[in-house]
Amino acid sequence: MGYTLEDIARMAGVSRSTVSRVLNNHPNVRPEVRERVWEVIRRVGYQPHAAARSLATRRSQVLGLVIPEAVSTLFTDPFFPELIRGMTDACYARGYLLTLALFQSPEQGRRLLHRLLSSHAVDGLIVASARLNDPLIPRLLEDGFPFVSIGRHPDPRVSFVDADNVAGARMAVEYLIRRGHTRIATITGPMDMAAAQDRLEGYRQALRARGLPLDRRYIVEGDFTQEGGRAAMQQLLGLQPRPTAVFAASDAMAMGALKAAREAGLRVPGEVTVVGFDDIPQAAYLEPPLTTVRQPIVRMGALAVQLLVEQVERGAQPQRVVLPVELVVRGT
Amino acid sequence: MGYTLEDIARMAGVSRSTVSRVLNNHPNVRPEVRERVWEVIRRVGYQPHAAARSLATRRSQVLGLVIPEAVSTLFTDPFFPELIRGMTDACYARGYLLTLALFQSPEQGRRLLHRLLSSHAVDGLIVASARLNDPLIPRLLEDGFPFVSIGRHPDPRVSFVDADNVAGARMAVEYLIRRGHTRIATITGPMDMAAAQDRLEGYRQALRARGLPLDRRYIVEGDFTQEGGRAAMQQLLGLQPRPTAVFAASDAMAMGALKAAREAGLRVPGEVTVVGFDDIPQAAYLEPPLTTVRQPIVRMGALAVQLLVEQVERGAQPQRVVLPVELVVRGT
DNA sequence: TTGTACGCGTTATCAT
DNA sequence: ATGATAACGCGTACAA
Repeated sequence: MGYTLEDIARMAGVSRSTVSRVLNNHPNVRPEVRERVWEVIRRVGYQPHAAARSLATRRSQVLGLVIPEAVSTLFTDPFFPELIRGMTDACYARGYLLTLALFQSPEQGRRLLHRLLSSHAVDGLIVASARLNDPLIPRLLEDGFPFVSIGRHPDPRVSFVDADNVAGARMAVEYLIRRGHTRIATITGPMDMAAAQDRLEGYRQALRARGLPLDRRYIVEGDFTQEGGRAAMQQLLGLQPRPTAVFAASDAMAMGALKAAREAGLRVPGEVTVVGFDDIPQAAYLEPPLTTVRQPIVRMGALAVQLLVEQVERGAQPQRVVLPVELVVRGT
Repeated sequence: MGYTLEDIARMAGVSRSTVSRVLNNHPNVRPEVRERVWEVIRRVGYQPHAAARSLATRRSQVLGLVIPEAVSTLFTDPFFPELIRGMTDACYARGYLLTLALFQSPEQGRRLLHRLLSSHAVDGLIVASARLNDPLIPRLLEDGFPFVSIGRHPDPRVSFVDADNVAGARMAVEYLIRRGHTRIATITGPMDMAAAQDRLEGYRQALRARGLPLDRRYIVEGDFTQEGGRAAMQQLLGLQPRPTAVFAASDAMAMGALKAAREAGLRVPGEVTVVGFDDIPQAAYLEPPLTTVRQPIVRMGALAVQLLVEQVERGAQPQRVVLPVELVVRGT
């Protein structure tokens, strides 16, 4: 059941150490010997025992993906599937594995994280916790444990990769302004999330840049869900004067807003226009197809892994990366 | 940096072995000693080094989730997020971790699996490969490597957990029959998937049971996607006589079918009725809300883990579990 | 009931 | 350039 270094050594007529050197690309091995060893390794399909190697190197070659459950139920779009795809590919390319750390309660989270960290099961973590005040971050910081956040975090010591939410929102709202709208409302996400804050900021910037007034009543907080978007839209439709366009900070909320508008008997996009954020698959299939903002999710995942590995292997300093987004203009 | 068994032993005034025995619930330890040791363990938050333990026990305490990429892009519904949630909880409760094995090409899959298995990185696999003829299954069988399939597989040696797709489809179609429909068509999934076959079988059973004729033209193959459902529906709408109801084997296809019906100027559910399968979140928000079939996804994930662990730890025989589904009656 | 000693498969240090 | 040999931290016969 499985060859060991010793087996390979014997078959190649060398010592264990030499095989190990070959495996780890150490310089001091005669080329012909190196080749002979590789030959055997390939022939028998030898793979080093992960645990043994891990015990000796004090590295598990495993990264962990932390997702507080509240987050994952929030997104009905393929955010996590795509993020994970970007991450796994990047992991495998660097010889790492990716393990999951999902939890629904903070308490379960504490226990799991403690176990993960102090059993040396992972070399680093990627934290996909949208809440800015998640206690997890300060804790990891204090432990000095390597991690990268998906989504920005104010503390300068944390590495993160984020989409340019501010610019994306600005683009969306500027698009509405170009189309002649002046009474533009927004439905935000929960304001303890960085993405929600930033998308609101982009909305503000766009209005300010074009010299449009900022009406506080036109800013309604949603929760990134369809139902939340619907409720927020109902509130907006009750205002005088009624906004002619709405920037919803997520496509799910945009869908809810569309529904509310239709329920109120309004033509879309005739009497009111809605744009979203995320570019979920259904966005293109709505009536009318939704104009929205697309983030490079796969790249974000891959980049997070890259930053984390640099941190783990070379003790790299914290890095903050913001990736550009793209306005997808459709029917609305 | 982390305590070792030796440290705990010294602090508790016993030997390494005793601490180990306490940790692993071995019987022969005096209660008072046991308590004293636990005391120390709790106080310092000791966790055994995963790699060291793994090396000694020849068990990694890690399970792998295998997802050929083609599958994960197929589902825009939260199938995988929910499945994963069920799995992780079940894993943690049993002291396991869950690691991901995603790949896009069969070649990448082969390499990854080889690495995973022969490095002893995982004790078992959960295979979420929908294709019946996936070469992965025979290979694992041949290697005698423990695994459980999500979705049934014909080989009697494979353990699986599946939703009762046949019954679900039958319920959906019987519902249409009860509503008075006699010309009922179906849009199937790709026929190399068990779920697609089974849902078609359920459709057939329902018609047969009610003595309705089986018109081959009323069976059109889709691909589980919205676009595929739309194309299939267009084909169905060209038939004479036109079906008055359609059972789509997935909600995504049902959405496409609804779209095609509307594009053809048909009233839904007036002139044509559509029911789906999966109960994706949008199903409830469609106009009209979609009648569909719901599977216990979280339970399936948890059960898969349970079966796998029994197989890994106690060499349990292959088990085949089919979970009941539920008809969700809505507007259509 | 408790402790000693060896083995798990690898890396790394030190001779040669 | 190569080969012994000592860790790495834990489980477990075996001895006491």
